[in-house]
Amino acid sequence: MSRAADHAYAEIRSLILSGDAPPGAALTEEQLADLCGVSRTPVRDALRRLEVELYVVRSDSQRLFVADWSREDVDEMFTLRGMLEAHAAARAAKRFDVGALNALRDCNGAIEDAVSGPTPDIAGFLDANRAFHRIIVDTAQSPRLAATLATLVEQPVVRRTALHYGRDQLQRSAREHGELIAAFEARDADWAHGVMTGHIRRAFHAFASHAG
Amino acid sequence: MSRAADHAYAEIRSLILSGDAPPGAALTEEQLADLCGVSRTPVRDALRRLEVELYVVRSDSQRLFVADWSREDVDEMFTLRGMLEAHAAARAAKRFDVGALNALRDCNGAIEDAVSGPTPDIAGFLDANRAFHRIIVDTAQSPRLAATLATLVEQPVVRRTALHYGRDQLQRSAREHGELIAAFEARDADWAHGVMTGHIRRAFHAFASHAG
DNA sequence: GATGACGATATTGTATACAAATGGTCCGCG
DNA sequence: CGCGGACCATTTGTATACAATATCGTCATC
Repeated sequence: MSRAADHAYAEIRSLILSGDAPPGAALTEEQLADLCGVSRTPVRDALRRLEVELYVVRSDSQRLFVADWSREDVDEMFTLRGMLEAHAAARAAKRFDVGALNALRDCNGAIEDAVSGPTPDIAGFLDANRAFHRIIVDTAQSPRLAATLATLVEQPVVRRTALHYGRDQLQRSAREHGELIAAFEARDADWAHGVMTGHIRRAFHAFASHAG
Repeated sequence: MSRAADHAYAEIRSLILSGDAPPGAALTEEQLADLCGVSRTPVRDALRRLEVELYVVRSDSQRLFVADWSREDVDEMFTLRGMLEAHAAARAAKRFDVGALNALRDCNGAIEDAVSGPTPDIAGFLDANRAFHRIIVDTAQSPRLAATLATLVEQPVVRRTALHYGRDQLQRSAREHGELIAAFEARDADWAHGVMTGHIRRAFHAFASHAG
């Protein structure tokens, strides 16, 4: 699964993320194959990956649709993500070294820069935020945990959450990141666990209050 | 993905579970296609599913091997499974109705039958045990949680764990199931959470002491 | 004798053609 | 006018052929 399948994967994924294929939209293999300029075979592979990551869902009989998240589903997602990411933070707290901590500080610097200007740079925030959380998960040194979290952190949801953030929410997020760093510096697993739990739960309520 | 792909999936899966394809063994699509009497296409689909469920792993460049679990990996697996399944038990405790509770009691009856004879019926134990845990996860009514747990509960590990159980371990397991039922009857989420956590952790140590 | 390059071989990736199954529509019947 | 069944279109499933790529063995050279 290399060139063609990867290309198809990226293409379809961005189709979904950009909203050109809205939630609930039907996806047919042939149409996507035409769009990507490859045959159905690599498209099928790409769709299977996207299905695992829950970007798309299979209907009653094998027809594919862009995933749509119910309120309950998003709730579950944040709950599970909160549990697992807090666990990751606790594990990571006992494993951080100087280099990783500096990388984390750099990330949060980038986040603060992105949210401090008069017009927040959402794309920059999202990039730096993703990098920040990734460092923590990597530092937790648990491939299984990383793989599980990857299927839980739906980027479309993260994106929609951030898009609805106001400046105060964005800055609050940056402050929580700062507190996480403090917990890591102190190598305090419980502290890191608690802060991360709150961080995710607050994000959930920010999302829920705007998505109704 | 119906007949052929499902057949290939079942065939390859049982090949792995039976041990005919031992951990680390290389799997080639063509050889499996011959074995199953289908073409490579459905075999590829089946392998992708098995890969998601971590029965097989892809090497550096796309070659497939029967999964082998390091001690750390099994440790992580049980840890995550413990967290999530305890969460599922807590959720389920607030949702159990009479019918589901009776189904659970039936399952545990079957488990007790399987372990009470002079020679324990391991296959029967495994079947009933799987059904028991499935009822709980279903009752938790969280599709996302169910999907996540499914990738975490490696049946080969559960199987190897049970195979190493002595009669006392099997009966202990049945007793813990009984206590879970009591917690569900009381609709006590915390109780269920605690019992389930202990149940999984004990299973982990039983596994580790025999495999370590 | 060790090491590196080259080529034969095995394995996966892709495209296409065809089969099966699903869904929708239209016509006939009650 | 409502309902049911059969037909047709669309979509997914499967097989096969071919292309690209990686692995491994061999041979030459240092």
